[in-house]
Amino acid sequence: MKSNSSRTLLEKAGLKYSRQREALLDILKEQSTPITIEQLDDITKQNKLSINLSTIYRILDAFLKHDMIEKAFNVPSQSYVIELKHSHHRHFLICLDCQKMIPINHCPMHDIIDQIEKEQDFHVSAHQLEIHGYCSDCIKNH
Amino acid sequence: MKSNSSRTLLEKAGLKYSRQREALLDILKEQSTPITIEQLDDITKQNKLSINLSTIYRILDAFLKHDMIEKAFNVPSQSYVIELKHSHHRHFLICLDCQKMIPINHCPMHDIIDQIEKEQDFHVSAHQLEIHGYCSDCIKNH
DNA sequence: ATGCAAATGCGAATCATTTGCATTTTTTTT
DNA sequence: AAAAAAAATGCAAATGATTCGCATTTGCAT
Repeated sequence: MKSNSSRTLLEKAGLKYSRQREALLDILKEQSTPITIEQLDDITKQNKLSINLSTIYRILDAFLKHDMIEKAFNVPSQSYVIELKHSHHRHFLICLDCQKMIPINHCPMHDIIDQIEKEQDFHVSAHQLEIHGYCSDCIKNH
Repeated sequence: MKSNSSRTLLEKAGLKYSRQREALLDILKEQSTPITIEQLDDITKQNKLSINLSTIYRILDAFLKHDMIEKAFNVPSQSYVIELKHSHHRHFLICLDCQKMIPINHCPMHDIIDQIEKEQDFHVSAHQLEIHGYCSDCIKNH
């Protein structure tokens, strides 16, 4: 069952259980694209879970430290846009008009990173890629 | 001479001249890597240019709108990290330890973007790429 | 030089995020 | 299973980056 596996996830990550942590984790699991804190807060309110905003921040910090989520990328005036860490990480095409996020099936960076590590004396541990433009729906409105 | 060409740059971009705009533009030209608002503010203070912080924000917004600078990428708790728009845009390797930014000579995204535009129905107008890891100096300290 | 539109400086407002502390919940000990 | 200890939460206030309103100043055309 759902709640049980969130408990397990917390345990595996070395975090203690709490109603609030479980609830946030459950919500994060349902998302197909990254989500802002504001959206997260809205969802908890809709679900009448009532989790204090500072608690949300604190829990997400804990999730970050324990590698359960990652900051997907940054949006102006909001530094938290997060998603559960997926086994294979993803990148998104982001529509400048409707803000829709379309995942790219396959991360194109591996070869590039191999090459960089060879050429430059630098050890790559992560990367962030965003591609901005206009989705098929929004191209029409121009 | 320097001040003259900043005037020209402003004109070309369709922006009026002002002492403050010229000064900021001159400072931006000197940078080899992107710079935060805070750094920019510090430099103006050191140079005794005294430009009000809100004015700096307003000028940078204007520069952004007129395509003279671009947000290089985002740093937690600071949404402005900017650089002059270069004819060829650049990406950086960013050291997680010392924060050093090492430019990548050549943007590896062109082919990838061509492919994405073909495969997905999406018109790409920009992209952002950051690569994080440890530079040669900092690898040693581990 | 004069007048006007646009830009700046200043202080106050706003908004996301963080912090201190009292209270509650979870875990440990007995 | 109750009591004690540890950790997490809620709340309200603090902080820090960014924005805004408005009075003043500046750049520029006449």
